[in-house]
Amino acid sequence: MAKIKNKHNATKKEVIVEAATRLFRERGFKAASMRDLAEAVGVEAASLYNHIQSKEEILQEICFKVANAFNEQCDKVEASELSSIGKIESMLRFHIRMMFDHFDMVMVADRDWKHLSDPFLSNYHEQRRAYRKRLAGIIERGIDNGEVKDVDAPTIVLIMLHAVNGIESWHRSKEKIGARQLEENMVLILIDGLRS
Amino acid sequence: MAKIKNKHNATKKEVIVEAATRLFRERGFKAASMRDLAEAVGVEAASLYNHIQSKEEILQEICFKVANAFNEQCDKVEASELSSIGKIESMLRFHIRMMFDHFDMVMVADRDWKHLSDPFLSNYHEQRRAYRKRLAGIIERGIDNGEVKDVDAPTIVLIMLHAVNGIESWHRSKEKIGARQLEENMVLILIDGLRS
DNA sequence: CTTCGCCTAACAGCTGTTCGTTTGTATATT
DNA sequence: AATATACAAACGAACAGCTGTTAGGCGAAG
Repeated sequence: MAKIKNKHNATKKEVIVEAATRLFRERGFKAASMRDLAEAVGVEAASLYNHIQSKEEILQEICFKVANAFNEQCDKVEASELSSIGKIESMLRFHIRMMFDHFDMVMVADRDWKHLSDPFLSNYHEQRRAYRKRLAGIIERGIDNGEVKDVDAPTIVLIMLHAVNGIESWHRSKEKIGARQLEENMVLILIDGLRS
Repeated sequence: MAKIKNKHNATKKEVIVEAATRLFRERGFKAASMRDLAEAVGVEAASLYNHIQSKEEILQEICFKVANAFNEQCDKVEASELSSIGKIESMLRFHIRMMFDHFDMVMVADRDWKHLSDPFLSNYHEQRRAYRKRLAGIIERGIDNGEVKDVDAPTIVLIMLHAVNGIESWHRSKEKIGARQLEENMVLILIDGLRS
């Protein structure tokens, strides 16, 4: 009987979700099968169901873990004493670091959340909307006090959030510059273009 | 017998590809079934195969149509007499307009090209790589002649290409600014952050 | 009368998931 | 120390449903 290898005292469910996260990122949620996942974990497909309830439950776990991380960071930054530009830069850096440190998780949540089904789908959708509104709020306060160029705030949010996804391509390319350097470049371009 | 509706003298294959483009964008290539597509076209699934050879052929059509459009525009811009910044801005505007005018097509190509299979997969992959290298080349020439801030050129390409994808979110929320205005805002932020 | 395009029926293979059973291991009892 | 008990976790087989695709027939258009 093949047992799920359980390194660094993680729940077996956590091991499954971790493997699923990589698999979902590589092939997409819909294209990755439970039998693929089982093989990646070293077990038969049926055995997975001793630890999880459904394929979608895994996706839920991934999506809301990511959503919570961003919301919590937003709480901290909003409560901080930073300038408006400082707050924006801080959130930008957090997004970049999340892409570095939890690449698969963030990509799956961002690309495959639409495959959630309905209490969770609308919940996630709403959280997404609310999060972007919070970011836009920070920017608008920056515009009001003259720190930030007078540009449509929601547009800035869109640019920032999606620009960070470029790290995906960086993640694959071979001739990469360092992570730290990439972060500085991104901040330089995006934040400098914002200053008034 | 339900016939494929053939408005403005388009090939029936073109009608199918057009419907598929929208469907693939909404649900994702893998999740959209041939029976879904057939229903969208108003026909039975088997009948589609009188006009197309396979599901993947549709995806190929979409992906390479988009790739060609960008390559051709890049030809024009490279051959033009614009300044480096002018060339970059011109390409950026083209990307933005493509997102407005051929939203579904561009999104599908960008998100689902990985589901191509192998002569086409490597071909597309290589074209993508080459295209980004061309853009990076334009930017590097701008850095050399002092027009552009000295930042890693491939990073700028990543930011620009992905930032434009933000239009997806704009596309859904209808309570927003006009297309023209969005374009100007994007150009303002991205290009102004680039000038040295 | 031929050709085209649609239909129904069916295919083999894969999908997520459930079932009942067997195995392995940790603990309690002799 | 050996044995019995209990429970978690693995398994193979099977499910109903969906996947892309093919075959063959039938009606309409040229």
